[in-house]
Parts: sequence; structure tokens; C-alpha cells
Amino acid sequence: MIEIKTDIFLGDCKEVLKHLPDNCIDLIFTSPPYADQRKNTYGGIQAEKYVEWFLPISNELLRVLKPTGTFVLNIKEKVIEGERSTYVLELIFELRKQGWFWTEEFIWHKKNSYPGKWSNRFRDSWERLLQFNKDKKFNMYQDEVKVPIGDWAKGRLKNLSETDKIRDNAKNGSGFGKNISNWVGKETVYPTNVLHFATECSNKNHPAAFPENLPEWFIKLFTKENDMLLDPFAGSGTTLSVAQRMNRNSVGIEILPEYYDMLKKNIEPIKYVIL
Amino acid sequence: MIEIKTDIFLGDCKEVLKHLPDNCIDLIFTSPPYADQRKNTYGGIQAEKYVEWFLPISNELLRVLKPTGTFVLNIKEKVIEGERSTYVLELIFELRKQGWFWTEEFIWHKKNSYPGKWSNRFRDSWERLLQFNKDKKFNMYQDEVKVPIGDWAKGRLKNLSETDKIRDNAKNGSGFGKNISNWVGKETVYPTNVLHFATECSNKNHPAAFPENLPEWFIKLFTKENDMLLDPFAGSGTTLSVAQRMNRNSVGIEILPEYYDMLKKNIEPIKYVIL
DNA sequence: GTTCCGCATGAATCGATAG
DNA sequence: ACTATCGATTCATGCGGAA
Repeated sequence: MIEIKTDIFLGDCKEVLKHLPDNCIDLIFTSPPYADQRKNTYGGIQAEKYVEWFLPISNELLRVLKPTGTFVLNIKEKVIEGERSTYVLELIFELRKQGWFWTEEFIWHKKNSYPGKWSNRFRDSWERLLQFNKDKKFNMYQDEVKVPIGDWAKGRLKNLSETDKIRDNAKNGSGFGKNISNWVGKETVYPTNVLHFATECSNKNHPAAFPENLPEWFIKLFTKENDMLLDPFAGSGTTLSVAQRMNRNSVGIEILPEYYDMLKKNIEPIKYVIL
Repeated sequence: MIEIKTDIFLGDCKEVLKHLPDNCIDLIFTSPPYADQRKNTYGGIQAEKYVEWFLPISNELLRVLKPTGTFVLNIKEKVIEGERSTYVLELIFELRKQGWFWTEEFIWHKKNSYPGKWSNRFRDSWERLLQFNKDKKFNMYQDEVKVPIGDWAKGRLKNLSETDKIRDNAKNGSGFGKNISNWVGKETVYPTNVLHFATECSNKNHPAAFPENLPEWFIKLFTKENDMLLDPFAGSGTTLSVAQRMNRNSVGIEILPEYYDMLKKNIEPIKYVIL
């Protein structure tokens, strides 16, 4: 029996991160507040100042990450005066200068994107998942995210009830792993760098940025059980609770007392597991 | 009856473009040789020199494009020494400095991407389709690319036969336009900035980068019949022949004599149409 | 218990109106 | 003029109540 710990800290992650030792984190998965977004909850960082604001934080992230670890950054630039803002591109350049390797850019295809109609553009239906590494050698457990061949993405289903079954499996978080066992024996293939997940749009009283599937997928891919995760912008704690459910230790940092209180209330600090 | 012209020129587009008048093109759709790719055919532009090589060309493109026109650039950076190369990002910066507006970044999700297996990354299954404009006001015919409501992903279908109809339509390439008419009257919705097209499987003896659906989609979206297209890297001529089929005039430029000869042989210079 | 339908709800964006 | 706020637009999803 082992302990799975979930430590949550209140404060500005730039400062709190200084208390973490070097090379202790296997995966950083986070979705920082986007520029000029969520003004009411977070302060709303301006696009022009975003890079400057982020770099001291990412410098600490570089320090605490193990050489074999991975940093996954979920972000998307908004439109400013009819153009896509370039601060995310600039951020990639600056992170490389800081010592990060920009290993890959995954695309998160949000199947249910925000509605709306404009004369000069369509709905924005994707976000970036930027993978950065400290070293060109890093841990990656590709077999953990293999998917059954010819599935819901391919479209040759026998009947609708089967469709629904599969979709239901994909919905509940833990099911992804378990239900795959139904498909063992059938052929499985490796996924690509395009991820298809719908955003959760309901009823939890917090602005959950992403569905549980998203951190779950990267946690499977880049960590094993009992590894250590970090989310410096814990927010509503999606990443932390998924990590705990998957038997990974984690550290979360949240600057807003309301969210911090909610995190402390909803997430057990220690979970005992027989591996 | 009108004439639809397809003019094809042999030469370096940087030079050939100088012979075109200002403000004469409604849509530039092109897929330039990617850095360090296709060395044997195009000479292979090095990643570090890519931007420098491209800017004089894009400067001419800016000149020949109508203020209401659009420039769509299909490109994707390759991996160099374990990292995504940054020359495409740099190109976006420099094009903006040159006077282009970076209106949008569409994602082309290649449903059947190139196979392969690597220990540190998955298959690359998407490319960028960067939309640049000369002016913040430009022509966009959104209704031309409306799609049947996404029931195949929604799961609230009355019966399966309907599902199959929709899926079959989406599968066959050129059907996109035609079969949609079967669904007029039924509900249609606007697409998003994520495009799902399969790459064409070989058959034609050339390195055709994209399927016909791709230029077709943008031609529908940004031009009307009898408008003028430009592809400065005509290659095998996919864009040109699609343009002609859709009753759009076009200008193609190709630097390699072999391809030029093939283009001249395969594409009629004038087509007479009753609109 | 199922299946079905109505309804609220989003990391949005533009253009017009107001200070 | 230049910035802040607001209404209009739109659609996949999950939830709850109804058949």
C-alpha cells in the first residue's frame, strides 16, 4: 500500500514554486489564464505583457521539472482588432531562449466550440497544446494511449447503439482505460497529434477550462503511477483530481482564495492505494 | 457565354509575379515547398533561410492581391533535431511587418496522415492554413461552405439510414458541394476553423500535397465564379484544375520544367462556360 | 429502467452605442 | 478620437424531466 499525495498551495505560483526542490516533477500540465480573458476571476493579463509575465514562472518550471519530464501548456490566442494575436508565438520563441525544447504542438479540436456568427471568420474550434521538454530524452508511455482501430473517428459503425456505447465510454473519465479492455484482441493503433474532445459545458460551479479527458490523456502518456504532477494554475482542480484518480501525486498552486478553498474542500490530501 | 482562363507560366515566381498588374487577384491559395523537404525536386530551401527566401515573393503577392482578396498559405514546420522548427512562426511575424494582416489560422486535420512510429512523438496529423489579408475588410462567402448539421457526431439521429447518407456524402471527394444540395431545406450550419479532409492516396504520379477538397473549400469561401486565382507554386496543378472546374480564372507559376510541361499538357488554357 | 426532447451554457467576436 | 460596455449571433453537449 502506498500514499498518493495531493498538495495544494495558496499564492502566486511564481513565488510558491521557489519552495519546490529542483528536478522533482514528472509532468507539468497547465492551462494558465489566457491574455485578456477571465478578467473577473483573474486579473486579466494584457496580450502585450503576457510573455513578460509568464517567463519568470516558466523559469521556475524549468528548474523543478525532472530532466525526463514534460511540460504541456494549453493556450490559445484570441482575436484582437480582426487579427490573431501573436503573443503565443512570441512565447514559444522566448521559452526556447530560456532553455526549453519545443518538442511538439498538439491540436485540441474542441468539438463543441463557442457559437456565434461573424462576417469575417468562423467559430474558433481548436486550442494549442504545446509540449516543451528540458531534455531531448524524456519519458513517454505511448502504449497507454493506444486506441481501438476504426472507431468513432472513422465512421463505419454497425449501428447507433454501439455508437452510443463508445461515446459513453469516452465520456466517463476512468472508463477510457478500463473499457479499452473490451477491445483487447482487436487491433489498436497509436493516436496522432490531433486530439478530439468536447468541452464540458455544465453545472460545475467553476469555469472548468477543459474536460477531464484532456489532462487524463497527457497524464497517461507522460507519467506512470506514483509519479509527480504539477499544475501551477490549478483553478478548479481538474488536473489535480484526475491525477489523484489515476494514482499520481500532484502539487497544485492557486492564487485566488475562493478557488483555493474549493480545492481544499473537494480534494483529499492523501489517498491510500494498493498498487 | 464567358471564357474561363487558366494561364500557366514557367519560371521563378518572384520574377514572374512582377509581370502581373497590381490588385488583380481575388485569392492566392498555395502550398510552397516546405523547408528542407523535396530536396530533389525544388532544391530544398533551408529552414534558416526560409523566411528570407519567402519575403520577396510575399511582397509581390501583396501587390497583386486585390484589397478585398485573401492569401491562404498551407504550410507546416518539420521536426529538426527533435524540435519543431520555428521558421513558420517567424514567417508569420515577418509577413505582418510586411503589411499583411494575420486574420486566422485554420487547422487542416489530415484524417489519414503519413504512417510511422517514433519513440518520442506521434504521427503528425495536421497542417496550418494561414489566412492573410491586405485589408480587414475582405470578401467571404460563408454560405457556400455550410455543412449539414453535425448529427453524425451528435447521436440524436432519428434513424441510421440518415446517418449513413450524410457520412457517404462526406466521404466522396467532390461530392461536398453537390450532395449538399440534397440537404438544402434540412438544417445546415457554418463550419469552424478546423477542417477535416483526408489526403488523397497516391495514384497520380506527383507529390500532390493536398486533396482537391482543400483548395475547393477555400475557393468556395473566398471567391465567386469568374474571379481570379493565383497559385505561385503550382506544382502538379491541383489548385488550378479545381479552380477551372469551379469556373474561376487562374494564374499558375511553376519553376520546374517537368511540372510546367505536365501542367500545360493536362490543363486547357480556355474553357467556355454558360453561367 | 429506457429513450426522447427541451433547455441552459460556454477561454468567442463584431459592431454599435455610450462615456 | 479612443476605450469600455452591451446586444446579437450561434451550436454541440449534458442534464433533468417527461413519455
